[in-house]
Order: sequence, then structure tokens, then C-alpha cells
Amino acid sequence: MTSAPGSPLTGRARLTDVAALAGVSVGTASKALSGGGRMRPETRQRVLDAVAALGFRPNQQAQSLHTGRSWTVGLVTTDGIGRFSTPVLLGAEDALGAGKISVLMCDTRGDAIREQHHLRTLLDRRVDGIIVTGRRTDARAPLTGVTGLESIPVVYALSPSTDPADTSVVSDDQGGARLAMEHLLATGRTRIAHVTGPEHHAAARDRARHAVAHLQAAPLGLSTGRVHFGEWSEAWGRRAADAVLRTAPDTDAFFCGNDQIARGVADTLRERGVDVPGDIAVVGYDNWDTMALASRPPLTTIDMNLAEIGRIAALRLLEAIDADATPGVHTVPCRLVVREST
Amino acid sequence: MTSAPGSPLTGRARLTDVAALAGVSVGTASKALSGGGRMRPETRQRVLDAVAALGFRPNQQAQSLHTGRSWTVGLVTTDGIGRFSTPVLLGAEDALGAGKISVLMCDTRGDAIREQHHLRTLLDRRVDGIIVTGRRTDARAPLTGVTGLESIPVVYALSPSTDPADTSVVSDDQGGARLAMEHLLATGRTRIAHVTGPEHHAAARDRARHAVAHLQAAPLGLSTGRVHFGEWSEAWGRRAADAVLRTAPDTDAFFCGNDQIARGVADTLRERGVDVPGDIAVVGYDNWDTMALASRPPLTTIDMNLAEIGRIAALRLLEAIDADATPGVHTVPCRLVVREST
DNA sequence: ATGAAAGCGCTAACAG
DNA sequence: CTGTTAGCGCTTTCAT
Repeated sequence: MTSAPGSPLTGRARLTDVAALAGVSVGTASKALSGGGRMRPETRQRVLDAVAALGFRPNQQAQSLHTGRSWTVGLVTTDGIGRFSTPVLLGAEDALGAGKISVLMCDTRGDAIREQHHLRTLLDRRVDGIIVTGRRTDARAPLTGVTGLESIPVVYALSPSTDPADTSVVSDDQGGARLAMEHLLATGRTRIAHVTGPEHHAAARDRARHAVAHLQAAPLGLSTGRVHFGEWSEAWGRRAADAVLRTAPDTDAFFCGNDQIARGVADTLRERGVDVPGDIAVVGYDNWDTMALASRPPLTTIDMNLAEIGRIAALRLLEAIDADATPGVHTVPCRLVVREST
Repeated sequence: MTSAPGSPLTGRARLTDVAALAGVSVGTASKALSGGGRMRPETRQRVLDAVAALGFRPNQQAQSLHTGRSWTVGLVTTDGIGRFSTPVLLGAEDALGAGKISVLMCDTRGDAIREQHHLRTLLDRRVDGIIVTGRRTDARAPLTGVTGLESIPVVYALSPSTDPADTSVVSDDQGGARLAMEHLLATGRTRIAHVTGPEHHAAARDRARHAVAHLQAAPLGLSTGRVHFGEWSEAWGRRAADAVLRTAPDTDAFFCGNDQIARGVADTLRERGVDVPGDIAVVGYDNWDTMALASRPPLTTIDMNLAEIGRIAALRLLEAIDADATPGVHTVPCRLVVREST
């Protein structure tokens, strides 16, 4: 018996097999598949029939070797895959998948050595581009230290690059703070306190700065006269709420740096018998559903549209791959999600 | 001037360039790199020097085309990447990365069409194997519907395959329930209530069944005489705690199906002035830090070692790729994390 | 010990 | 319109 079609290596049909079955040469079979070039319709049909009969699918590696495009991008997460990077990652994967591009996942766990290692692997695999994302909004140093990096496009998502010549896609912290403040002011609050995370986090600093700036335009000031920096935790929210009520008992709203803090604040208020939102309104940040929805009452909060950040980063990367890069920092607007805490 | 080394396609040095610089043929250069075969040490050194000088790195695609191995595996998540799949994914990525294997991420969003599409892409890329993971512990139908799948190994992580001939790596729900019960019994509790998620979730059913079985061996029964199935939410935990205290006021411990429920229970107890763990102990499940630590008091809970599940799935896959598969369901033990709620 | 040559599966330029 | 040919970058016999 003659040997069955199928490579000795993969067991799958090759273009040679298709060509043989269709009674044409590989060259013709190839052209029939790539769609271009003129050829007799019935010949093309014979090839397509053979393809169907054999369940042929082109070997991506062979194609790439020839065309120089791997249809693959690297997704490098700098400090673990968590609550923030996951939606970004999914948004990116979604946008790329539509473009027939696959995603190589690399988690560096915040380790420089690991990062170098992963970058080298990605370049060895001839990825068409790289998306870098981290959990913080603080700017990070651009990728370096691996030869070949210069020749492929890189887009930074969520954590922008410190180099303005790079392409970064970030959340609009200013807009987020503004949405929160406008909402509180619109619902008649004027004695607003701000409780947030550590001052050394850009997210905390930026949101605070913009919140204050927006108040001053009213013109108003923070009810306690200052920003309460602390931790991104419920425990800090609880403690801070106590402190705020002691300092400024007439506070009528809390704008919190994240949903955990907001939930802590809400808990303290409830336990003190303060009605939320009747007496005091609470606004969080992140729209982390498990937090925002489990809170009593459920939290009004700011959604950073993380998936959209990932999606846009992917689109920018595709642009940079196919045409030209659009350097600079691209900002994705936030969304106010109103629930029962305001 | 002569043309600089580097392919017109990638701009990176090729083995040809290395060979030229070292004054040897490509064949020799290749052998020098693959390490094997005898050859004059100084020749090998000349090649290595050239490699260093040019910053040469082999083109992975070309290598794969020849060897038939892509050094790539597909990681298919069936219903979003979330709290459960992330650690599994990281554990797998870690184990695979050590073996010079990269991970292609595919999220199907629970959509069969998307799954088919992703599987086809993975096969086109000649992945060496596939890991399938989902957020539920319920068994899932094995991958099908794509030709070529038969020829590569697949390992199911967290959500086992319904086909016992497949290789699955799952959490030891029985052991988890046992750990919780033993701990409660050891600390002198005898009137234990069980509040958990929806009965149509295997995780809820299994943990409940094993908890009851373990109690019966004591011999004891549940304080309320039945399992309280509901939702995986804090709100359900709060409601259920009320119901339990009404039915069986002498209950001295709650074993909860997850940390959210446990936190809800703890909240209700605290608000009713019940001392935890003085009067009633609470044990959760999942060791979801943001929940378990934010709870008052912090929760004693069961950790499923998800990263370990991912790691083992990866190791099993590597085995199946390099040698033979070890079909069947592999169980990863849980870990009791004691905190202040018991 | 080294080089020449064939080929992995596919594409693209060029003949016929 | 179709077949032949020459690679993509690398590995691996097989001569030398």
C-alpha cells in the first residue's frame, strides 16, 4: 500500500498532499489558497475540494518563516496577573484574536531577570509586537537590554513608559476624579473628604490632585482640609472614616481612592448609624464588582474601562505593526457607575 | 561597502552570518551551537565568539519547522480569566517557562465557536500540547470538533474532563472538607452548620457531601440538620447566618463553601454581638486574600493550592509531550490556613 | 573535523 | 493559466 498522506512529523496533511489529490503542483495549490492571482475556477475548486477532503490547514510556522510575520504578539505583565491586568489582557486578546493574531503570555513577577528572559524568548519567536502592562499606573522604564527589541513595536498599557517617544495607553485619572466630583456636587454635596491609598502611588496622588483642583474651581475645598493618604485597604477606610468624622463632623461625602477603602468607609458609617447616602454619600474607584456590590449599600464608583485600555493598546500595536506608530500617551476615559451609595 | 549582516526580513543576524564571521560553514556553526558532535574546541570557540559578536539568536520558527516541535503550548480558559483560573495559569506558565516553553493564551469566554476557532489556531501553530482550564470544578466535555486534536496531548486543570481516559488535575474537595471539619472538631466544636453555594455547582455539592460524611464518622450531624445551599455571595452568607441561628441557636461553628459566604456569616455574627471565634467559629474556602483578610475577624479558610494545580497540569503535559500520558484524574491536596475566626 | 547538500512546509517570481 | 524553481533559516545526514 502507498504511504498515506500526512507528514511523518505532524501526521497532518501538507500542501503537497493537497496538490497531489487535486492533480496540480504545490505552487498552484498555494495560489488557489492565497486567493490572489488569476486561475481557472474549476482548478481552484479542485484544490479547495482536496483541502476539505484532507482537512488541510497550512502550517503557520512554515508560512511565517517565509513571510517574516509570526502573527503573534507578546503580552508582558510586569507584576503578576491580577485584578487590574486581567481585564486589560482580555481586552487585548479580544482585539488581537479578531485580527488572527495570537497572544504569548509572559509574567515577569516583577523580576528583571525574568523579564529579560521572556523578552529574549519573544524575540526568538519573532513576535510581531509586544504589549507591556502592569498593575500600577505609575510610569515604568521602557523595555531595554535585549538586542532586537528596537526593531519591533511596543505598546505600554495601564503603566505608561517614562519615555514620551513610546506609545502608552493609560486611564484618565483626571477624568475619573472629575466624574466623581461632578457627581457629588451635582447631588448637592459640598463638604467632601478624600481618602485614598499610599502617597507614593501615582494613582493616589493624581486622583487626589485632580479632585482638589476640581473642587477649587467650584470654589470649594476638602472638608478636612487635606487628603487622607493611607493604604488601599478596607481597614484603612474604616480608620480614616473615623478620623474624618472626628475632624469634620459636617462632612457630607467621601470620595475614595478605590472600592476597598470606600467599602471600609461605608462599613464604619453604617456601624455608627450614619445613613448612606441619606446623611453621607460615598464614591469608590475601580468598580471592582465583588467589592462594590457586596458593600452595604452597593457603591457608586468609577470604572476605568480596563478592557478598553487593553483593546486600544492592541489596536495601537496593530497600527504600529502594519503601518506607523502613534507615539505618545493615549488616554482612555472612565465611566461613572451610579449605585445606592450616592 | 558590503551589505551588513542581517536578514532583509528581520534585521537580525542569521546563522549564515555567524558562519561567515567564524570562517566556517553553516553546518559547522549549527553543530557548534547544538553542543553535540565532536569538533575542534577552537573552532567551536570561534563560532561562539561570532555568535556573541553578532548577538545571534536562532530563529525559533526555522528550528521548529525542522524539528516539528514548537516549544509552545496553548492555555485555553473556558469561561473568562478570573480569580480561579489566574493562579492556575500562572502556576502553569511558571512550570512551562522553566522548560523553555511559551504559553499561548486563549480565552473562549464560554463560547463554543470561539473555542473551535482558538483550537484551530493553536493546531495551525503546531502547539506541543494544550491545557484547558475553567472556573468551575464541574466536569466538562473533552475538546472535540477540530481535526488534528487527537494527535496532541491535552490536560484539563481545575475542571476535569468527563472522559476518564483524559488527563485531569483537580482540587481535592474531599480533603478540603475534611481539613475544615477536623480543624473544627479538634477545637471542640460539635454543632456545625454548613452554608454554601448553588446545589448545581459540583464544588458546593461535593464539599457538602464530604463534610457531612466526615461528621457522621464522628458520629455527628449538621447543627441544622441540612446543608444550606444558596449563592456564592456575602449577602447569602448574611441571610443564611440569620436562618441558622434561628433554627439552631446552639450552633457553635460555620463551615462555609467559600470566603465570601464566610465573610457574610462573620458580619452577621458580629452585628448580632456574637463573638467570633469565642462563641462561634467560622471557616471559609478558597483563601481569597482580599476577602479572608478583610473579614472581621480574618478568616480561617481552605486554600486549594491553585498555582500548584497549574504547575502539576503543566508537568503532566510535559510528560505527555516527551513520553507517555498518565491518564486519569490527579488530585491536588488543599491546605488549611488558620486565622482568627477559629 | 569540516563542508556540501538535501529538506522541513510553504510562498513568490518566473517560465512555459 | 499552470508548473518549475529558488529560497525563508536552520538541522542533519553523508562525503571528504
